[in-house]
Amino acid sequence: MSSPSNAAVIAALRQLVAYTQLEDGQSQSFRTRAYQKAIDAVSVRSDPVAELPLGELVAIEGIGDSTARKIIEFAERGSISKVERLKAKYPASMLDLMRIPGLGPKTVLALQDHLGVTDVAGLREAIEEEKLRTLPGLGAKSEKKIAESIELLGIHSDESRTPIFDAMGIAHRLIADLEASDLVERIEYAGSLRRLEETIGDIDLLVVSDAPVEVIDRFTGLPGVTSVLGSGTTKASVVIDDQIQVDLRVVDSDAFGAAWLYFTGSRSHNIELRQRAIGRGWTLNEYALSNVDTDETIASRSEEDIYRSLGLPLITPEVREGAGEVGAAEAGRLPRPVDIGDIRGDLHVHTTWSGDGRSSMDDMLDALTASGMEYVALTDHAEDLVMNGLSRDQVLEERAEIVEQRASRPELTILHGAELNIGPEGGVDYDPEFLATFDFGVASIHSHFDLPQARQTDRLLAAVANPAVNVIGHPSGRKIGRRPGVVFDADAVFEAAAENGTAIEINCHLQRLDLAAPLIRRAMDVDGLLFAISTDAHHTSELANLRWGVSQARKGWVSAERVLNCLTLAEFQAVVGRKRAV
DNA sequence: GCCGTTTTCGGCCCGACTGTTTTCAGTCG
Repeated sequence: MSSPSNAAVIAALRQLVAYTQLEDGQSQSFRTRAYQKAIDAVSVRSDPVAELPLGELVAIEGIGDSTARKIIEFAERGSISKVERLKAKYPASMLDLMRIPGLGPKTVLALQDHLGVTDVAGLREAIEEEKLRTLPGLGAKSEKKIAESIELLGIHSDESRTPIFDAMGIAHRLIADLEASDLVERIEYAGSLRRLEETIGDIDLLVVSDAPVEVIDRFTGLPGVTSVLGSGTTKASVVIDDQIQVDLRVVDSDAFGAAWLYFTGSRSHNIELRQRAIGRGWTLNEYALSNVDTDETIASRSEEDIYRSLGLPLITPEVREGAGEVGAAEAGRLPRPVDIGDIRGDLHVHTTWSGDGRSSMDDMLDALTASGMEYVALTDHAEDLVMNGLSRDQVLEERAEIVEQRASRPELTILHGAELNIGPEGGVDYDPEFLATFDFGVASIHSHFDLPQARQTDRLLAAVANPAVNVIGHPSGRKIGRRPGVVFDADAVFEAAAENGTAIEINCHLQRLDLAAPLIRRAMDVDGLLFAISTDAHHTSELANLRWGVSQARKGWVSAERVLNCLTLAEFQAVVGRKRAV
């Protein structure tokens, strides 16, 4: 029997957390926080922790003897005995009750103890009969509020996290609407969106304004607001499009750095920073880093000031996961994150030569030049992609257009590439002689997503070794929230890619962000492996997606030295040439 | 439950909001 995936281990630990919250009667007991920390630790690992022996599990920061044994128990028996015991004590439906906003473990336990209510149906009944207000600490107002919260249950369920592509679109729409008002001095998003998590629970917006009440008014009245959860003089929460909660806070410009740091999180990263502050006799909250005794502010204006005061370099938001980044930063082991200004070329760009391309070659090249690119690989689809790919004749016609474009664009080096299709056995389009006439090749999986792992690995290994292939495009083929990626032996593919001089793409599209960040970190451990941060743009407007790919690379702790398209033109051409000469 | 330039025992992040409990408990982020 194969061992459970990290996702399965995390799901089991989440159950452990939920039941332990009930058992302990508090959501933040030291025990549940310890389990939660273990979840955080597992979630940033790409190797299956269920295969590790006790000694190696305990060596992971945040996992101690007790949790390690529970993971092993889960790997061996498929369940955790503590969870089984608690399941017998508390019906699973009580966990549903805890998801209702406003209902925590204390209240859910009181429902069971005093009213015998253990599920949502029973709770509705108790509200109808006005029994909730008889519980200690609850009154008529709480009863009404809980009744309203039940209707929001869908929005707060675990399954309701929104893919980042959709959430980012909503956030930018709201930001544009608020900026149009002239009330807003500055507006930024924070939270998991800023950390570039793949799915978003709610959107956090931070505003600097002299007129907070007017900003809140405008916010709660924006188009798309389907429900106002609460609103005061400095903060408000709404639901947008019946889909996602958005929290907005108005803060002082003097405290903006502290607020942005605080609301960006992650929770565990913040806790590490606060512990660090305490060690220096200071305290850190959303207003400032300040001296506990004198109340004097040490830093608050910018995140950089606060990190510096804590003896740390600015830690880029994408890595603030509480996954060892604070320690690494202190030890100088956190690589200088790749910056959008480091990118010199785009190595995966489509034009209208592709059936699904929407901008002409001329427009694409104009836009690339305007954005300061020094080189580009035009990679229209190849013939095996029947609907959108180019026949050999079309390839030659496109090449003629490229030759013309080169003559009028000395500032931009244009490579004629192709996005090849990796077949089920690892073969690609055209034939070796014709392939050799291209300057560059990206090879991607566009079909056969459901082959078993060994065959996926084999087809990727074949593509990696192909001399016409310089980059493996969107390696897993996933679409976040829509389609899982193919499963392959990542170590084998990364090792082979490093040996063959084949780069691994970090696809910039927010629906892809492929490789996933944990796999990027794993690939960073393979010496000599290079990444390509590429937009895969099908329209000039998508060239701006570059920032998301850079952000994703940062999340994987990538520095510019490891990025093929951060190399100077001469270095880049040397790497590409070496591969194609094989 | 985890962890150690405070500690193998005794600590463990911080504040706002809400409702109801006249001084605080529960929930949330």
